[in-house]
Amino acid sequence: MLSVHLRMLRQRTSISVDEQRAIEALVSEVRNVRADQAVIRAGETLTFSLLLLDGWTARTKDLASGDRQISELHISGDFVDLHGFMLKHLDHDLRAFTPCRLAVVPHERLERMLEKHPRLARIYWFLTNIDAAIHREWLLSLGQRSALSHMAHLFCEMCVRFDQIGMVEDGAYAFPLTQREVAECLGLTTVHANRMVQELRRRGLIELANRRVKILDHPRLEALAEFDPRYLYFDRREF
Amino acid sequence: MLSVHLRMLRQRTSISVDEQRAIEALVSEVRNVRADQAVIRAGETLTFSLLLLDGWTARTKDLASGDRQISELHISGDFVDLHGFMLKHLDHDLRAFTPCRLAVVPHERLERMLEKHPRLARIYWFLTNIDAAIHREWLLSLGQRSALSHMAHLFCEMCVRFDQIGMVEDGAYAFPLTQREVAECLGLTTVHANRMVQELRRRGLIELANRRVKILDHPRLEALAEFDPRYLYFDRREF
DNA sequence: CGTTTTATTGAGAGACTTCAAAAACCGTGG
DNA sequence: CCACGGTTTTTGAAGTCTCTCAATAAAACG
Repeated sequence: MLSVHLRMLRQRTSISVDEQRAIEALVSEVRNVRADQAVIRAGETLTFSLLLLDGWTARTKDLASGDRQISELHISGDFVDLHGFMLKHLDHDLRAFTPCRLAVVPHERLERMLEKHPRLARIYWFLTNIDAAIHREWLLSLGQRSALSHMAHLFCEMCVRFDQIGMVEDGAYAFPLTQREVAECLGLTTVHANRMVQELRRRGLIELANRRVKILDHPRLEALAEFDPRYLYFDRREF
Repeated sequence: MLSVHLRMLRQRTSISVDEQRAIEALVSEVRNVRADQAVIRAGETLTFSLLLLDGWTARTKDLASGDRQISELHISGDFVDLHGFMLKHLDHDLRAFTPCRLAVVPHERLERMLEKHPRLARIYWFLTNIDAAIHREWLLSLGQRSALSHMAHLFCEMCVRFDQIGMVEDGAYAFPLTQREVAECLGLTTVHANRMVQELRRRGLIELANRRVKILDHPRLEALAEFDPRYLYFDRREF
């Protein structure tokens, strides 16, 4: 059940059988949610964290006008609201963009597990730092990259992240977001996001159809995006 | 020496004398840096973390063009690169905007301290989550707020944060950033940032001069910014 | 197949940028 | 105390990226 999550961890460091058992014992139940639903709402008191087994979720924040900003996208294997473990309520909503399977991890179990496995505590702390690093890269994108470069960057990021869990085939991966949702990631209007998609197509950089992207020219796309994956900290290491 | 940091922590939760001693024992030395210097560069291997005793620093990321984005501002008492403790190198630069005094905390000491004081471990993990929460609010600002509202938001955020450490007098606090640096926070050009400053002045919302801001009309400034301080998680609680 | 959602197109408007230069401010040295 | 060079703030005008509004086409869904 946690195979993708474990694979993700094992890309970064070694996980012993003992540790693996401890992680597997965290899950109290599995919850299914439909697409376009709020999984967790800002402010809600949290007594458990969620680990995404399957599907796409995102962190979203809204303005009074209804304008929405997506601050991070999550894919299978991501421990989506580890933040809630420390914060006890979130400053943002967690929304499902596709039908999702989520593992429920009671904070109590997480606490006991971290006491027994301080090394895992560090790894999970580390993972929350990765979220912050992703946020910073998105800040750079929103503040300084052009719309086109920013969109290119998004496709690059998701590509490496999917690649990490072995879900890129021939440069292509599942991409179920609508252009409206892409626009909400990039701080653009739907109309302009659409024009940027077309421009990336016109330049022969990507194909986007049937809820799938294919990157046709990695080097040029990455150059356009000024993409440097080091902010994802994929280098293997000890904890 | 760590009085501001301890005051910050004690706003959020109780810190025992024992814990206070453990925190104070972290510091191996104090380092002084001049204004406009890089304190830590992206990629540098880190064996210590820095705690800002006095001054202003910021996290910055640059594009090849030289365009710079500031992703977070730090004030006295902030544990500025706790992230580096887990990440071992940063994805961004840490720059001093004023002359700064920084406490050096070797990772070794931090590790031993966290083993002995698991409660402090949680508090510091929590603090890195706060950084992420601030990043998310800035993402919302960059993506969805107008330049004017965004700038108003920045002044609101710094006001509450300074207030937490008792450094707001009569609605006014130290604000040593140049308009260029403000522009780098907001993803704007200096020219436009200047026009927004003037607009805030014209509306009677702020005074900005001599490296100090004074907020003249909190309610209207916060309304303009749609400022809701909950993302800073200032509510007191147990760990 | 009709209904709803998503993608696409066009035209005009506006927020923010660019370039360029002037004015004000600041620290230093005479 | 004033002169001076450098930085920061301010102003103007023209340009552009992105938005708004509005409508059509295409795809998804029951």
